[in-house]
Amino acid sequence: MKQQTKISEAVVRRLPLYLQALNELSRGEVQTVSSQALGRKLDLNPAQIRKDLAYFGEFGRKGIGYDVSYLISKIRHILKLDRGINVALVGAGNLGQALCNYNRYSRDNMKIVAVFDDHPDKIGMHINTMRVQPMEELKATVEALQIRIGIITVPAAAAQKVADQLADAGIEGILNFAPAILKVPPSVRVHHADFTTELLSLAYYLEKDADHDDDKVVD
Amino acid sequence: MKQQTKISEAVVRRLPLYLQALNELSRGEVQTVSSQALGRKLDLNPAQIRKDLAYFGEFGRKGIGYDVSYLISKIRHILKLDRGINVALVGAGNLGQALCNYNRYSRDNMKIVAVFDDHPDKIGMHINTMRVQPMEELKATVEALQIRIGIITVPAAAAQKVADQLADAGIEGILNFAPAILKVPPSVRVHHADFTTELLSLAYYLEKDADHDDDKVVD
DNA sequence: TAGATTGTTAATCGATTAACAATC
DNA sequence: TAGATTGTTAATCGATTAACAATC
Repeated sequence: MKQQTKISEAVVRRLPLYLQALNELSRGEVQTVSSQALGRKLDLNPAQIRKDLAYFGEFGRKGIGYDVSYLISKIRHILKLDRGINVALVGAGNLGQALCNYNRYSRDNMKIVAVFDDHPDKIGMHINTMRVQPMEELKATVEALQIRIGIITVPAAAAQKVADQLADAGIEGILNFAPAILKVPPSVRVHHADFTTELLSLAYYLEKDADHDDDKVVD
Repeated sequence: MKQQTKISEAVVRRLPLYLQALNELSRGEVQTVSSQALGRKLDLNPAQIRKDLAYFGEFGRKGIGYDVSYLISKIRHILKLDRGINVALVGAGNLGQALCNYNRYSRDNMKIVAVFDDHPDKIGMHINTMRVQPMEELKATVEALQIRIGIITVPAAAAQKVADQLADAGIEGILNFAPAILKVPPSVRVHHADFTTELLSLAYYLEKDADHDDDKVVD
């Protein structure tokens, strides 16, 4: 067991990717996978995959590769997904509702168990089996349900206030969908999930001219 | 004008961030901003900001800083957002509908102008003013509306097929929300927007024990 | 003029990839 | 045994940060 060396964020962010690919292989009844095969699947360098995994232990067998189920269980453990993790979502708008319904995370032991909103129109509404609660109930609910992660899907202008409230309620991590940089105490980790960044940067790579027929102009 | 040197992805991905912060400053009637002030706002090193911008030209004034409106117009130009860019969305589920409604991009000259789905239940449905169209109409609509970017919000299992169809229709960029690695021709650029990665990696940084009272156990 | 801040070069830091002995 | 593949060290590559002359 190493764990001493501080693991870089880049490595940690690849772990869920590995998990994803491995889950797929597992569903396909694949027993064993090499770093090369996994790399092909994920468009990643095999040496990088081996190195990433080696930070956490010796999970493979020389000449053979990695046992799929075993590696899944190891990565789940590393990501602390071997216990269920409860999540609260703040902001019951379109995006928030979509995330609540979209429950792909539950397979990975993460579950949105409470939804909050400030707006009277939203409070009391039902999403799945959850009742949208007012922000005043945040702290008590976080404590009662042992919620550890918060998702922010409110407009940018409200995001900082919500982050403060989540931090105050004792949340340990925030996934922020609002296009805003949040200031939080060091005990709280923030991950950014604002896809407008990805969408706008995509535009950079478009061909120069809006008109496709750049190099074959006729008239 | 440089542009010769290939700009790294990391740089390009920061441009929308700059744009975001600058737009905010602009709304606050701020005329001028220094790399230091911008860095504080975005939690970025000022030298990095200056270097990033310098790849594209000399936009600042020594001793003064950057003119906010001027820099906005420059970055918008670099990102090719000075012309409108039409976007198609495929997958009219919860997430897809949310993205259609959430029209924050239109401010940045990007607009979802068509929605597609394969499922009979969805086809013909209305989201905003858009009618959900069957996939058979994809190619014709992409050409008619000069759509250049596609957003994928279908389940992972269907994502590759949709990517193939988008590529075939002549799309230049894809924003993929499905947890799947897409294989596309080199003419198409794919950006990944699967937030489950961000959510799961957040778990890694939680305190070891699910029980908060780690260091103050009583019973 | 003095203070501030850019654009840019050089120094540092970190991450990715190649290579290979160990071994299944 | 021969072939495959790991774990790990060394080499490479690239990105970030520091420093500073130029100049508003």
